[in-house]
Amino acid sequence: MAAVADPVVLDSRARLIAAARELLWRNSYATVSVDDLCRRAAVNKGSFYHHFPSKAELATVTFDAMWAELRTLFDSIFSAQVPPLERFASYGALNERFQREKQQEYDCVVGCPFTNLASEVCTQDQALRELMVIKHTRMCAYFATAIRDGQADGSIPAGDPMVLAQQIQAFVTGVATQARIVNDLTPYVGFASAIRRLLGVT
Amino acid sequence: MAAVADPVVLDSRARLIAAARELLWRNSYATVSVDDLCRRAAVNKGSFYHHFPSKAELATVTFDAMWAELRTLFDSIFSAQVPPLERFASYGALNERFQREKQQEYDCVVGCPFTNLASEVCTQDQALRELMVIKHTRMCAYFATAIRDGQADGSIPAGDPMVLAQQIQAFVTGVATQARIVNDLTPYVGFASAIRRLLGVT
DNA sequence: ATTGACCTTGACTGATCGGTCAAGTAATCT
DNA sequence: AGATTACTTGACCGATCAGTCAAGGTCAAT
Repeated sequence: MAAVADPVVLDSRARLIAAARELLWRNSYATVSVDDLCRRAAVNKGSFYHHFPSKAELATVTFDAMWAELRTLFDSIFSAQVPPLERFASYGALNERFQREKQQEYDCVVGCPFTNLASEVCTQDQALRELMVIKHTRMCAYFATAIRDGQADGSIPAGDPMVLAQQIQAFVTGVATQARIVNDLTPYVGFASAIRRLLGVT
Repeated sequence: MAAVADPVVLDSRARLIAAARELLWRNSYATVSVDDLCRRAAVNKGSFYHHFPSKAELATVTFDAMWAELRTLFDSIFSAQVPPLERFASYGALNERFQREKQQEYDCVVGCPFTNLASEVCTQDQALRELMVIKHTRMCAYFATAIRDGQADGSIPAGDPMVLAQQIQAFVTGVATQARIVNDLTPYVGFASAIRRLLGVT
């Protein structure tokens, strides 16, 4: 068991994950084929199925990795050290910046990859669907905590934190989806102030 | 040219459209095959391509028909006879009722079929994408008009009507998508009040 | 030097994809 | 009645799909 760094091993597996990230930004899950992924990763099909039992499993691993990266970002944005309303402000700014960066990178607005994948496969692949529900729940947890903190210090008016959190989540992903559909970032105009309004802050 | 009602013609074509509606509620565009549609409509493949030049064209016609039905509903809900805030209230109620009905009909939460299709095909099928953008724009027009009316009579505070309209659209479709993903209607809790908050109504 | 675990290769499978087509039937028009 | 148009039939096409597999290469440990 070569635990540490057989570079070849890590490489082709990692290349497949990287290919999945790239291709799943633009296209839908169904239209990205295993052959596409292999081609992009410069890996043979046999190797694909050596590393991953199925296309769905690669998607799972890829999205887990994406979430792991985002987590550290969110942990700092939603740090208890930061005033609650500021957390939402920088979260909103992060969203806008993220979409702008990806737009330059891929020449199209990508939206929220989690939401995109989830709404596509939720009726056919239960495992992938549950994975996406978990991400959704965890995102809401950041929101709900910040809302509770804001209600405690008086910066956010009363209201069920979980309900509010889900509404913000719905709005954020909704804006991302609209932006992807119209392939334009105008839905982000007034984004931060809309989040504040949803929170009941005047 | 038999303009009026050859029942057989109307039937198989109409059956295909009905089949498309049914199958596209639950599944994604890519996973519904032409064979599936033909099977469900009890029509042969040759007949399919007699009536429609492509799968995408059937989708186009189907969604046009859906929109035409919805339009009459929206025209009455957003009638200038109704106070602006009431329009949004009944629009919200319509959304909830709609999702509840479809959930019973299909044993799953279907979300917004326009948004589902749009986010799936927007990077691959330009014609379908533009069709969806048009629906999106038209929906926003209802909102913007109501907002302008509300600002005129003082029931809705100042703010760019088009921006507000797009935010409401994003929120409504976002909630629908979340509900579809978690296959549950809880995202609709507090729906109407969240819309009012987005409008800035306190 | 040999073993054995790990990884790669690329041809292969059977199913399914969107779409075509020639032939036949039914209804309409003149 | 005969011609024309509208529609249906079901076999068929090449491409592509997710996934398999036997064979061979690579490398660390022995």
